[in-house]
Amino acid sequence: MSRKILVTSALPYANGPLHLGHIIEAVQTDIWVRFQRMQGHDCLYVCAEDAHGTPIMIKAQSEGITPEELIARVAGEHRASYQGFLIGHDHFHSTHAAENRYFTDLMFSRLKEAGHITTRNVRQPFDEKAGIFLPDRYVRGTCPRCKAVDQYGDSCEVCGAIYTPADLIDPKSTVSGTKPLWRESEHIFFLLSRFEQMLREWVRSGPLQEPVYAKLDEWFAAGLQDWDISRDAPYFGFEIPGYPNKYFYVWFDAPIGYLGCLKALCECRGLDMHAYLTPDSKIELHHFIGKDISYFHTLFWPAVLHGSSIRRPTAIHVHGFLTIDGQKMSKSRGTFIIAKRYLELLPAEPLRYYFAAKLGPDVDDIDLSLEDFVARVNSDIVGKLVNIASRCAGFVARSGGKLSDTLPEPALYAEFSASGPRIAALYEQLDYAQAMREIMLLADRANKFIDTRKPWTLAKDPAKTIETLGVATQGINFFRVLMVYLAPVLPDMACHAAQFLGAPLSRFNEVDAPLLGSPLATYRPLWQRLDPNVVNKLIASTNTAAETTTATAGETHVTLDDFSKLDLRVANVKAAVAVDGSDKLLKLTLDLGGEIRTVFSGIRKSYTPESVVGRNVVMIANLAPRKMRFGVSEGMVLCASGADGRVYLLSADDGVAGGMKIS
RNA sequence: GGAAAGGUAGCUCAGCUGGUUAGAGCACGGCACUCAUAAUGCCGGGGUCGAGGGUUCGAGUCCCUCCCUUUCCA
Repeated sequence: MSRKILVTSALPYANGPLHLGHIIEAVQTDIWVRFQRMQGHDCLYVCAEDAHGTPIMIKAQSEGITPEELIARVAGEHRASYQGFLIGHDHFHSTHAAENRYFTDLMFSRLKEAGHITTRNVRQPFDEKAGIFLPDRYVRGTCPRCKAVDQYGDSCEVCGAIYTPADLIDPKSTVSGTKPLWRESEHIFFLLSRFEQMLREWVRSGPLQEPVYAKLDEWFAAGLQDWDISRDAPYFGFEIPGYPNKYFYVWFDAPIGYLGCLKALCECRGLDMHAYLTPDSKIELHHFIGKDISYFHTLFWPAVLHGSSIRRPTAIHVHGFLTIDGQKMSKSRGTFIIAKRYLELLPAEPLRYYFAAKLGPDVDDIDLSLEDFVARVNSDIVGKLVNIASRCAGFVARSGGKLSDTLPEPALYAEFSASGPRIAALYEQLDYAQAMREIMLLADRANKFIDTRKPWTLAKDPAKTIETLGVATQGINFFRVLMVYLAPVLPDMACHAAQFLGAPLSRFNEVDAPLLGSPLATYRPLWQRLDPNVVNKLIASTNTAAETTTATAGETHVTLDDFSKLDLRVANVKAAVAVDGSDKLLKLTLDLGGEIRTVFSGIRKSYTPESVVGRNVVMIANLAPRKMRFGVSEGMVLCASGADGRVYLLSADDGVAGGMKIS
């Protein structure tokens, strides 16, 4: 039976570029949406810019532009990044839009009518120089507990203490640097505690993963507090009707942006919006979010919806954070990878596949290990999957270019197509990692089948041309089945594969019957291997890329101070040996004017051990030592790298000696 | 401070309600094959399952303590 589904992923905040953390969520959502469509369901996917709030106002100010200009520019960047990663939103809107104002006003007035709104005075830090009230994170000072300096106004990163800006010693506004004053003003509150029973009943319908549910339970136990949903002018957002100079807090109208976007989409396509929103709607509503914002989506959001007589979500799907090589994304560590930068270097689909191979139904963090990324994608997609088509296509072409009319082993084909429902179930429950594992297991079986049948031997016997074609046809059909199963993850590749096969790859049930008797297009390579040298640039280059986004103007510069952090030295290569167990590494013994260092360097493809001994090279002497499988590398030798994958050692003019400092 | 998740082969991860010699992929070693983007197939080495206690006939799997990593706290 066909389902109707509305899907969202979290709204990206419009004050900075998308990074791979945003992308993994979008990919998780997009795969699910494409999968649903391949099951024949009616599935809409909406998202929007989260455009309001103090950070946007301040950032716009610092750039000397209006908030509207800022969010328009950032929205353009976000759209481009999403498109680059093949995220197929049906509509991408903004919370700063008429449709969102409509819902925000509507829902607030309904909440108010129903008596779910109250007002109360609040004391808040106020920056007199800038003329604005300050969010907690815009006040910094010394932690009252551990005395660590320069901590945020809500918690201490050093000792973990939780407090308010009022507790800080020597507080300062990060906007003007002045000491904040304390001012009282009237705020508007949503009476969340009235919804506890409703929420308890709602979670019984199973909209949450177990750990998220447990967290919610914890919040119940602590007691639900009223939620402050207003901010004083000046504030970039929607003014609250009937409360001059009061604005809706950004977190009030942000989730409403899901509905605003739906409204815009429905108007554009002539769809019945109310069918999606009535309290008894049979249409499913699924939100995909990161675990950091589960609070807003599991407590406030269903409560606000219910209080406004709008349907509640069917499910909230929470994922963990993305780490890079086991570390959290951090600008200073160079692991903050921006979506745009990734796309400059690499195609989207390898990462989509890698994310799929690691995404499960739980809230665990997901690690992007660059080395594993290259190995996994190259061996799974090229070595196993593409190889099936690649090794069979030639036999078909040499036998007339048409598939045979029967399969030599129909029962084996039936096993492949019978895997569809199980793999579909895994997609449905968001266990993509398991789905990828099952698909690759099938790819292994397909390669084994070809190996067993040895079409290259059959092809030598003119009497067995039909048998040869049969084996190749069966191989091509295995490829087709696998490609259908992977189409939600690799839509572009599926598109090219469909051209090759001369048959669509758009529904899971297309593989119920094999493809027989039809012509194949000329085989063209469907995928390019990842080059580890390029992948490594993701990290090497992001330092500067990240800087540009924090800098106001967007120019890439480092200060002399930044540069002087590097201890660059001339080093004389005393000895070099190829590392056993690696095809890339040379183990170098370097002399820095008396000090001997061991460095593992990935230059073996371009240099033999003999050719580097005696050379003077450039090294970073204060690079953090890195433990490798073969020993500890105590620095790095600098090379230029060409597009051909070769690397070129740098050397100095005659007269230099090991240990000389380079500046 | 409170809470949650994780810590299993060199790397990335599976291991359901406790049960035979702890698995996969990649990497590594050997062999085979040559259709295929040096791809594929077969065989093999490699883990005291974070540490220490406990429950049990039996624990990676349950309980306690500790250590490490990550995250959340309106």
